[in-house]
Amino acid sequence: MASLGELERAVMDLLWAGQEAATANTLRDLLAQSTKAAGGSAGHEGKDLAVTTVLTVLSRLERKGLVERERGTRPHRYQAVSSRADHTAELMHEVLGSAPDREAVLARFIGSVSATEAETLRKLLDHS
Amino acid sequence: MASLGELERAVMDLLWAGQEAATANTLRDLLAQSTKAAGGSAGHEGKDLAVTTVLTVLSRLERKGLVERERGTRPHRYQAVSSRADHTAELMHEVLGSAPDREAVLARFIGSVSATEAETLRKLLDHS
DNA sequence: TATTAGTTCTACACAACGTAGAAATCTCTC
DNA sequence: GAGAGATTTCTACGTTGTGTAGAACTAATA
Repeated sequence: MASLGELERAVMDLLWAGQEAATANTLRDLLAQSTKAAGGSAGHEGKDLAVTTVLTVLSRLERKGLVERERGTRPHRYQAVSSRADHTAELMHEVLGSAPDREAVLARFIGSVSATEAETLRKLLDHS
Repeated sequence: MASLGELERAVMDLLWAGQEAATANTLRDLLAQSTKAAGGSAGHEGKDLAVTTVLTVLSRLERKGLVERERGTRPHRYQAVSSRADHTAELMHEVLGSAPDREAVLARFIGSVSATEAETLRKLLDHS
């Protein structure tokens, strides 16, 4: 239940970036623009997708519980259920999972964290 | 490059559990036994797989860089490249990834950690 | 060198994902 | 209220990853 496809991720990134709920059309446009200017070969190149494609993806994301839609208004409006940070943190917990060696995993995890980030973590732990 | 299939995971679990390198036949036997006694519906039920099936899976795991094989000996012997803890920690880093909001993610992550685990983390951080 | 254990090749079914046309539905305007 | 256009749902196809294993090939041994 973890990983997303490339297009699914691109859509989620847009939903996470914008604060407002977006329509399929808006998203299609944004997808077309994204990384179109700079020739950067990053992720989903700015293809011109059909709206139905975007809608299909949105439905799948809804089924997965990542996206929520307002069915009331006519152009349905979509938004992410939780913030990217929340979602990612959840994923991390999922990966950490119910391993029989959670502590060992955490040890390795902490071990390969930058010094500044370790500092951040220390501060965060003080608050709990 | 992250998630494993059910059978792939079952094989990795066996490789991670045993300290010695194992042959495909051994693994097939272990897979047959695993969760066969208790009627537990956990993961891959103890089916009797063909050895070729196990070999295919092992090849794929090798291609993914998770498994290493000694080609010298005739029944090739397989072993995990890194420990389960290492692998899981790596996965966590992968999930955390190069998000533009690493700190926010870490904050959420820490926020939803049990008290005892938070304590563990504090200790781990002191050593770095 | 024939037999046999072990490995590689090839293949098929099934699910997830990218992609989109066709068909159904809604809304607005005349 | 009927037609036109926008929007959504249904259906579908190609690709890739995974579970599964037979067929063909290779190596070791009697």
